Amino acid sequence: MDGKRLSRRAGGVSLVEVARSAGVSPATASRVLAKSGYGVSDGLRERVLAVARSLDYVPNASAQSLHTGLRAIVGILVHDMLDSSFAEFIRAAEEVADLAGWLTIIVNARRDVEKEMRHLRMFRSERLGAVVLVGSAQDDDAYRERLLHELQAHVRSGVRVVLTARHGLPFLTITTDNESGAYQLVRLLIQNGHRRIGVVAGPEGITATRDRLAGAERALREGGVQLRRDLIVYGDFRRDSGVAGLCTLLERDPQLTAVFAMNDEAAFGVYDEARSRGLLIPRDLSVVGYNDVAFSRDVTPPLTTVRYPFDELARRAIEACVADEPLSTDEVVLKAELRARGSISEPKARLAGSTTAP
Amino acid sequence: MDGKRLSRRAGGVSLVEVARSAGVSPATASRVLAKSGYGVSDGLRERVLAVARSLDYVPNASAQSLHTGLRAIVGILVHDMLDSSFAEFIRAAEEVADLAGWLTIIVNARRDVEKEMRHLRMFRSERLGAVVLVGSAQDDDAYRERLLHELQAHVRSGVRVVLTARHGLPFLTITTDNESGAYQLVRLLIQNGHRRIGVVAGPEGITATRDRLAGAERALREGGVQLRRDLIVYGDFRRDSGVAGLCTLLERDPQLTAVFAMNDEAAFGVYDEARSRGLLIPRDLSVVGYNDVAFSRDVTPPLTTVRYPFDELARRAIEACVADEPLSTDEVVLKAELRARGSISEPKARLAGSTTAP
DNA sequence: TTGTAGGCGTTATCAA
DNA sequence: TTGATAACGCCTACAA
Repeated sequence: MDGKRLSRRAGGVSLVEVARSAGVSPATASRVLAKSGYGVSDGLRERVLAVARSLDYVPNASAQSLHTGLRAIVGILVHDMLDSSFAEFIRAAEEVADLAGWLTIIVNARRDVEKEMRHLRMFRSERLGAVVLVGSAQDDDAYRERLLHELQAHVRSGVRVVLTARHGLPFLTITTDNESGAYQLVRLLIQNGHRRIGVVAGPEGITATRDRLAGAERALREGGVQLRRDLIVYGDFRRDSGVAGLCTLLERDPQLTAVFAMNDEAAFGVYDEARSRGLLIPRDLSVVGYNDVAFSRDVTPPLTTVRYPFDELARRAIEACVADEPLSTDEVVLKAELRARGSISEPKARLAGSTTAP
Repeated sequence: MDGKRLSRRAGGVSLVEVARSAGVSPATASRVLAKSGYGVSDGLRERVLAVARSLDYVPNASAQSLHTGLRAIVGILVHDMLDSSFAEFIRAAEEVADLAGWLTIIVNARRDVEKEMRHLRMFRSERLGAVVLVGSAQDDDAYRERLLHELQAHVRSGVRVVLTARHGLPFLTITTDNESGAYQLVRLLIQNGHRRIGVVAGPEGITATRDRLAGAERALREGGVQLRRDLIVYGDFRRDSGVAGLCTLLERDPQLTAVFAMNDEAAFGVYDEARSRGLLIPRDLSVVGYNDVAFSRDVTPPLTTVRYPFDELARRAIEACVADEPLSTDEVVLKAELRARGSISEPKARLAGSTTAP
């Protein structure tokens, strides 16, 4: 909230000036320029339009919105932009919004609760018509309470609120089945005979991490494998978490045969670290990721992962924002689809110390 | 421009209501709430603040901006969002803007000139304080003329305009040296002994494509190689252009030994198509890309490319937008840095027809 | 069909 | 220090 020296008395031609130039009243000019000219004679309409064009008149949206109340703008609050997949979300979101004549404002909370709250108040101040929260939810009651309070204020002012992560709050929530996605991946590993499976998890304390962990645990349990807490390494969804994660995991269990990375980028880090240790994927190490980013098909071997439908999520969320009907507070859960590729094979006993590059 | 049934008479508590509740005049309330309360007695200030808090008052930014003139919002007009690299730009842009207390509005023109113009007028209508054009410029005089006209209207209203591609227009332009980047890549190919080099170019008629082509041509000329027009295939910067591009190129010259793809994603397409033809990179085909996206290190072999500093571009552009000094109309050219990796080797004679998959 | 007048929420000016 | 009052640019009853 700054905007210090923004040239005062700037901005373009006003409606009054157009009206004056055209020799009509502001009301008439408004009628012509706002709606498609209801109740104005052809002659005057033409004259006003001509003048407006020649003066390059553009209506002042702020002034308009003083009447309208809420603006046709959806505020997108991203919990953390570091994952490249958010781009997919934004692109789709902007597209749907634009189709409906809405604008999109995007802000990044960088996992900072205070900043998140500040942004939400700013959205309220801007009288945005809708708010979408993107990305993982903090699994924390105090936080949930504050968020609930703030979002209720939005709803009271008529703002439409959509969540795309399980916050456990009474607003329309569109999400994907993280539990099932993780379950499918780990089950596949188990079906291939893996028993010593490490997990490069996301940040501790967010619902996505917790849900995927739950899915992994279910698959392990079904396979008669005990979940080993020491084989879970928490990270930040960045590529480097995968690098560091694999190091830690191999320290804790040199006989590890598979790694479940909770996002593709971390999986790429695992690939990298495996390569530099001379471990061949999938022969020496099976790896699965999560999200199915475009590039997961381009690594060698192509990464087995689960499709996280960012684009559909975005489409649905924005469609809900710009729709006419009132919002429900349902939870819509999109399916998590397995993308089986080449990064899994059956485990082989590995000689400790066989770290020569191929 | 729609926003049909946005709940009229919505939005929160107004300043007048706060004032009334606190038993002061709107003027006093404004003094307390707007600035940090200059010229108001402590007692009143406390009272107003308390009431504002309890009523959860949030100022109406539209009403404020009716006075301010321009808003502390930078409009980012992306020429085409398909390239994943725009995400890098947006992230950095949002970060710098946020630091300065500005918001960012992002729209996508999808290479549609009309849409671009509509968006720019919308920006003007929103009284945005700054506009940044991101992505390639159409190399077309009629277009340039329209854009010039529109952007001049912005400047006249005090809006700050920054371009991040060579439009050849008198506004601050921050760009990277496409000519030199392409030159370095192709020179490297030539130094490795390549003579039959295909180009998977970007869209015809944008300056980035033209400049990179010029750089490639210079390197070829220096190497005593004639540029063959039939070895240039125009694409759309998508992965598929690389797939289709390699097919076409090999049709036109089965003895091709190297490909210069004008962005990394297209290069990944080339990788894919090469793989399915049983061509091993770099043994059978050398490949270079452009941009240095994060994943270019993760493909096998790692891609030789040129760093396109999207983040620095964004930082510089937004810093210029939120700065205090008036803008120059300079052209700032960032260096293009070669990232030599493993996707180049010396050419080997290839048997025509050895297209069995491995 | 056209114009006048009032209001939207805020800030700035000018008196008190 | 405080409070009327007049903008800001637009829209919309209501009146002509």
